[in-house]
Amino acid sequence: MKAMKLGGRQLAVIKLLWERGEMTIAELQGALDVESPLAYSTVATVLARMEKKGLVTHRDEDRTYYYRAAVSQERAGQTMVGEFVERLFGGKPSELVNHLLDSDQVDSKELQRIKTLVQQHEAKLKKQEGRS
Amino acid sequence: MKAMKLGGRQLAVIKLLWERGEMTIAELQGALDVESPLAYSTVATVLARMEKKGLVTHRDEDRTYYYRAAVSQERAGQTMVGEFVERLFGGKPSELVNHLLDSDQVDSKELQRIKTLVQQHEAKLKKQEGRS
DNA sequence: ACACCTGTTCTACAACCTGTAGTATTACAC
DNA sequence: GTGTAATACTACAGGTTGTAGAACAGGTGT
Repeated sequence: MKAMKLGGRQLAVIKLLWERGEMTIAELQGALDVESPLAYSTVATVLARMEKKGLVTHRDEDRTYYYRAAVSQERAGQTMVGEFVERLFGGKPSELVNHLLDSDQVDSKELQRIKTLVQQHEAKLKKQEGRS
Repeated sequence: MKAMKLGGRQLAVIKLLWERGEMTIAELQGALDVESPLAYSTVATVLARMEKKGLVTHRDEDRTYYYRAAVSQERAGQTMVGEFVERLFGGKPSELVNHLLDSDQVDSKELQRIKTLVQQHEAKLKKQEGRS
């Protein structure tokens, strides 16, 4: 998977698809920017571009396209985080975490979650070592 | 500080400045792309643009500009990580960490570092709570 | 057959960012 | 006042996004 670069609109689209599974262009149009609505063709263009990049797919049912995400939220997250770490921190995840913790976005609740995640991962790594 | 978006070249420049402190255009030119050298004016343009964005500054000594980073590596890292978390994970750092850990970039050594960082941060938060 | 929906496709365009560099200008040295 | 070194100005191509108008296709009702 190559450089996954998403603009705000595309991100909004794929988040909706992750959340709702499958949507028509019209449904997406309705869900995006309820305040200042987008043209139908605008949404269609965004989707076509995303499909060219392999981010979404569609199936054709009675001349109506149903789009869904072609990459899972998990995979996409991993890929983007991976690229980010590589690009900014020379591939050192701990550097990312270091800056993350200093970024004032981590309250004690989030910290607890992070701690748990780290412990789980530790356990997982241990098990893998044991198996190898 | 607004959206800090850096291309590869600009990132290379600021990394050099972080590393070496202060450099002239010619020095930067020498340090960048040793294989296929850039034109002097190319480097100058990159720096001018970065200066307009507030990423670097220069001082003029005898008609020669000495550039240096205007944002610390720490601040820049925090800002970019912060934007990234906001944009992708709705401001939930633990989601970032979750995907990070699953991205196969975290070996046990990195994991240890991360664990330490988390513990340190925990201690810091505790102290703050105590003070408030 | 024809007009009308509805949904999709094609094409276009502006805004922006990046990378790259040629050329002009300035200022000092001799 | 001519050369030299440095910067400033201008330009341009290539890429991504966001946005949408206009054309096109396939049914439906009359």
